[in-house]
Amino acid sequence: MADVSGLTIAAVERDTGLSKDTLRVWERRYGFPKPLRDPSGERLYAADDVERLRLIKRLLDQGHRPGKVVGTAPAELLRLLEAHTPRTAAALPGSAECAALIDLLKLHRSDELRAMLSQTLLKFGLQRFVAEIVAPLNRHVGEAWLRGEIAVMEEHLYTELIQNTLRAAINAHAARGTRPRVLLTTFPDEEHTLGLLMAEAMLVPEGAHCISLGTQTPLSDIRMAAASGSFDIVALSFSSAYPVRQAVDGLLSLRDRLAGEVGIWAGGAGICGRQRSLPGIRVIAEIDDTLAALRDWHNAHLNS
Amino acid sequence: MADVSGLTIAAVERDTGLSKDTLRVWERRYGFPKPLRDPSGERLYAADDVERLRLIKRLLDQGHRPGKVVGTAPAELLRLLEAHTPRTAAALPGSAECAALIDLLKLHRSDELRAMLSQTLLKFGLQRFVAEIVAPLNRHVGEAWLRGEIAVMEEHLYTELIQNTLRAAINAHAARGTRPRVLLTTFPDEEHTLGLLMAEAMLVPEGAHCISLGTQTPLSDIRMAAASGSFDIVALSFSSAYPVRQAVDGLLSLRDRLAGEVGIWAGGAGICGRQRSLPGIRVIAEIDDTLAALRDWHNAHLNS
DNA sequence: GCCATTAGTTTGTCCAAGACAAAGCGTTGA
DNA sequence: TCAACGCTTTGTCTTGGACAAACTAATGGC
Repeated sequence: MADVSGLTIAAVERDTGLSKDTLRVWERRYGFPKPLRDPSGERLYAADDVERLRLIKRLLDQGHRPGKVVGTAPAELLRLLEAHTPRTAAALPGSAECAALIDLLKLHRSDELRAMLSQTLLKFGLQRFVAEIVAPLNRHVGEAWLRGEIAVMEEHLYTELIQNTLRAAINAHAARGTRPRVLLTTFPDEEHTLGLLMAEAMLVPEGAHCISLGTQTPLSDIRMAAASGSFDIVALSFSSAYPVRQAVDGLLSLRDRLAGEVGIWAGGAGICGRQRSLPGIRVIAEIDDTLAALRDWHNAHLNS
Repeated sequence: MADVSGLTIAAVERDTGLSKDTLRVWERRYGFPKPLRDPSGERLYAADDVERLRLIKRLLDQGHRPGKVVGTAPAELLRLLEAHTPRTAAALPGSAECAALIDLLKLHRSDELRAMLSQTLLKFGLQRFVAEIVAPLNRHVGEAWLRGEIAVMEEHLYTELIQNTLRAAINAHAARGTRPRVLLTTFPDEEHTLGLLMAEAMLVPEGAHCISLGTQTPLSDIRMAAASGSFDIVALSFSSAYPVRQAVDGLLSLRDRLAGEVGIWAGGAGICGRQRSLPGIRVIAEIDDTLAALRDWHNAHLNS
């Protein structure tokens, strides 16, 4: 069955994180992507092209320059990706569990998957579960998805089951009145919720008092919430799909409008390595760093 | 303190949720907002205008039309917001708990709110908790939000806490190999997850074997998932914000492409009352009807 | 009286090409 | 080693026109 209809430019923006303006200017400058047009002249992107755009996005995030990679054939792109990721499939503590979980996911054995997640959580404890199981799993699933080894259904199922597991664990805690008070959320257009839940799962066992607003809170509401709730820290999460520029702008603007004694933490693949351009903001490069950041906060507030 | 610098159009988009295109076309058509320009001709929006835009956005969400409210003075806008009529508060079972929960929400007592949700869940049982507490609460929160009585933060917090509670309850069940096998998800552009969780929470205690893909699964992937997983039922949820036309089209298209023995259930405010135009699809008008639908399915499959 | 069509209006998104600022890169000089 | 400079790349903003999708209002059965 030939899929006659392609994706609109808005859909591609949503799926790749590349702005409409960027997509149009790339077409003009580099000749790619060159979408078909519908009867009224609007762009229709082929699924293959979107796939390739995702590869390109990946390379840009790794530091490649658009002029070099937009317009390069997919095979070469893959080679570049491989070249840059001498990822150690090393024997990390939970890599056996990881592999087993991925296998279950690909077989759609959702019952066993859920059971094994719960079991692994009990075995490792919440924090190590997040750092040593969920974080690597996220990476694996994300990469497998880029390589087309994982279907949409599997990716959705994965997110859903992890979410159930983490939320159940978080909900079981009942910290009260402890410090610091942490407000967790994401900016608008950032709908990935897993990073947020992972952060919360790292913080809650330490006695931090977390209040999560879920995803997509407008900037002004974040400001209002932070001010009204006497929070010590506002924590934001950014996935790799989130436009870096937008993230940095938003964070600086938030830093500007928020009282100085309120800390701002920013984490996730979409913001990692940007500490330089974010004065007054604590960038959390890896999920483990959450604990380091928390320790720093405690050290800085021993007297109070 | 004269604020020389205004907000860029990108910042306003982030803060208000109105797209750059929309902001420019409003300026052209209605003469508002009329931002200053920086030396290179780029728009700089005044803080007051952004505030007014946020008011306008609220009114649009209530159903007002742009032509009527963009260009109207702030005082008049506030009057319109006030004028929005409050609904009746009927005395249903569990309404005492509802009121108490709403009060806690407005006070931002998130700890107590979570505790009371867990407690109420235990008292009522999962199914009655969903039907008699969560469903009315949803309605109340939704209406209060339209009236401006509830801040964005409170609405987000509410969704987040309910989600934690429901997912913890769902995750605690461990049904295996039972029937029917139900696939739950929503169409793309439908990001409301609560309806889906409520349905799952109604079904799981009955021994139904639920697999949820979360929100926003493309139609073709729903079809593939349904076919590959030997499901008995595909359940879709539609919030009131979802365009009816799109829902009906999508459902009929899905019905067309799916094997006849696979049932399709459609529920939520966005689709209720449309049974007539949806042959071959079970429309679930109220959350309680989920159980009736399940009973019907069992009756029709006694022999197998 | 109640739906279903149809026609008319409103409204958001898309397009084009040009312009330019911000960021990256490379060179020079202290 | 690092600061300052110019050159190149790259993403965002601009304008005005166009049009499809959504909404409203009017019309025509049953």
